[in-house]
Amino acid sequence: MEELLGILKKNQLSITAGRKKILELFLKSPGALAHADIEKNTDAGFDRVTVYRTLQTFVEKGIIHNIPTTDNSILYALCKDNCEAGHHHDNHVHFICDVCDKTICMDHVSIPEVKLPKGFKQNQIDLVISGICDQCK
Amino acid sequence: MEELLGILKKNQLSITAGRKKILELFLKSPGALAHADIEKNTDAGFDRVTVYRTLQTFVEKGIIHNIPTTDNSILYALCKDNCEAGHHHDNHVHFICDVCDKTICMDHVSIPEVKLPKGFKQNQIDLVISGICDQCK
DNA sequence: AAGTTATTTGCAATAATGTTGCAAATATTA
DNA sequence: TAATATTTGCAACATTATTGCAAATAACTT
Repeated sequence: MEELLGILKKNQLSITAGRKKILELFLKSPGALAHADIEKNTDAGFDRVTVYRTLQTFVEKGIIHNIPTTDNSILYALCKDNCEAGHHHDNHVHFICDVCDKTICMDHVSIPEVKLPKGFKQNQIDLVISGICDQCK
Repeated sequence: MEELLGILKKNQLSITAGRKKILELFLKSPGALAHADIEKNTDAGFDRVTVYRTLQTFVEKGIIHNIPTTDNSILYALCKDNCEAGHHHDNHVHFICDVCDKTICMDHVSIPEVKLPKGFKQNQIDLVISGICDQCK
């Protein structure tokens, strides 16, 4: 709770019930969350629009980042690597389980360096592995 | 054209105008295509539903695979690495340009091996780098 | 080549997801 | 506590995706 408020304050965000609730969800969630998860879990009653806007704000501030997926959903996860607004550099691997469909941030598996051809400038890098997780095997 | 029919036949798919057109699009496209691109370029007149279903079929057969994105779109690209139905293993890097928004398959930049924790089994791996491409810099 | 069967397509309806403007409510500032 | 700035919820709308079913088309058989 302490941490929660700290994050919001550090990013100059007004402290509102919605932001607290959603951020709390991220803090206590082991993996990544889809928009749908968030709506479900905050069913206490926030408007869909509020969820959209809150997520957007969090991404802009660098509190969360989104993880690429191959279906047409967006996954969000807390930035644990000192991201700054507008400059994410979250360099751990994400694992999506084909069975339970959970997304796990593998904080300890980092992404190897990749050499790009001349002329290409790297901003963000995402490594997503899908397969079967240790729970489902 | 030869190649096109070969691909369809090899996968035991009926040869239809829609499938030919869409597959042709992939064959002559340098990078990945979003659903929207496909609808736009086949404006000759296919139903949206047909496009959805065709893409789904192609993915199932291992003709194309989808590339993860951080916005909520799905990108599709030809499988160039001998994918089989139900088992994609496309191991090159994808680059998404933040400026022109194009996705480029970096066929010559392969994804390094990644060691997963015990109990995790890898199926598909996707490495997506975003930044500025050589055209836009 | 024509008829039969199996597959695919398009339409229509429906669902799910994302966006915008604006007034009311809430948070911050002074 | 009042004034100001920000955020929320509602409503309407836009976009994107899914499903059932009849008509159209492709593949198969003889």
